[in-house]
Amino acid sequence: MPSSTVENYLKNILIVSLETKSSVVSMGKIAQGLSVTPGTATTMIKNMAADGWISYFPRKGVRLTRKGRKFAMSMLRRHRLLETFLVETLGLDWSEIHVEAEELEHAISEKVLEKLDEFLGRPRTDPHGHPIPTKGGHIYRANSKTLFLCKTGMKVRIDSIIDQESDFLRFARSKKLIPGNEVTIL
Amino acid sequence: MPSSTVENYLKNILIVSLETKSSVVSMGKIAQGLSVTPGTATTMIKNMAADGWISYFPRKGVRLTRKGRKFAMSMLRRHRLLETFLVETLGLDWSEIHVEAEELEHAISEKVLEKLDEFLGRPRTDPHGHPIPTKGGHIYRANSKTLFLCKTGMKVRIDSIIDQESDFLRFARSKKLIPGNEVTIL
DNA sequence: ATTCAAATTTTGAATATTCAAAGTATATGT
DNA sequence: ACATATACTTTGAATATTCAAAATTTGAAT
Repeated sequence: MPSSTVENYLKNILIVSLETKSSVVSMGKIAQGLSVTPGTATTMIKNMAADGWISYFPRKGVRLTRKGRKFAMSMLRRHRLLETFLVETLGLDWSEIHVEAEELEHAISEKVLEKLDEFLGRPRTDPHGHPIPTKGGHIYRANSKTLFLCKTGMKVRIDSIIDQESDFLRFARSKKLIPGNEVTIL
Repeated sequence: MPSSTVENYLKNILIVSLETKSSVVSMGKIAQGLSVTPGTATTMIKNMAADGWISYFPRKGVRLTRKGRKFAMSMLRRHRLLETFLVETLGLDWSEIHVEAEELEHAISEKVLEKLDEFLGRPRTDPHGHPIPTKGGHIYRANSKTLFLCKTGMKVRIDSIIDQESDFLRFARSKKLIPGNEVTIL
């Protein structure tokens, strides 16, 4: 089993790789995503490559192996199910769940996670609108555009919100920018 | 904030000290309770004393300071509320919740814990019958006897079960030895 | 008093993770 | 082609936690 540091690296590599739609993730992005110095990321990545979680291409970046991708998916599943639980069941604020789930995702076992999934009624997406990977590691790929690609005057439906920063999420909600809602670009 | 290793030491010291009704806990008991070698416990205890969690009396043992006791109580509260949640809400088996709660108790924040407490209806005791410390760090002291002090023929009510070992708990439940039930000593 | 066993402490070493700072490679603009 | 900025890697050192094995202290029994 990986340490929770390794779990964090795996999850972040997967997320960046989904966001950029590129299987190779640069060292810079990894260091930035985990808030460590570049040297730290390099050291860590080498250990992870030695343990078979990723393939490491010096000065190019990193790609998840099958084993690494499977585990990273399970981390994402944990994270998103926990976020759903924190909002739906405990009534925490949308803007504060990310940080809480980041901690809990390392501590929850497969057994408890399954019970939680059942209790929540096997939700498809989390409160941000992101798809929750299945137990088997599959993920529903939304074919949505980024806001950057939308033109003024277009009428669009919000699929999901990528930025997890509390202040931004609070702002977004106050403006009714919530997954599912329709808006017009100004 | 203490590391989760320190959290474990604190919780164990408190539990032993409640069980033995003695505020000083020996190094041997600590090493045993945490499954580390005696040398490891000594090293760790010295660091903890330097950080003000405990008072350390060489070759005598250790006593929680006010600060240490307060934190240890909060750990016990986390543990017991989580056990309650795992049984009541998720329907996990009585015998498997201890291990799960041991992990989750380090990851759950005060904020989430409060919401959980509210969601559960502010329970007084956990599924084993042990009292759940209040937010303020108070604990309801049961004036119950250990089985060892009960005589043959006595009719008694089970208040709580101390042994947390899965196999034993499964056995106990199969014989209807559950907190609240009345039994006669044979 | 002396010896012995049990409990405790010390010592030296290993692991995983991190950083700062210095060095090296790559890509870009002129 | 060359200088420079950016990205990446290496190095050396620090932290927290752990162990095994050796040394010491204590208390009990003779």
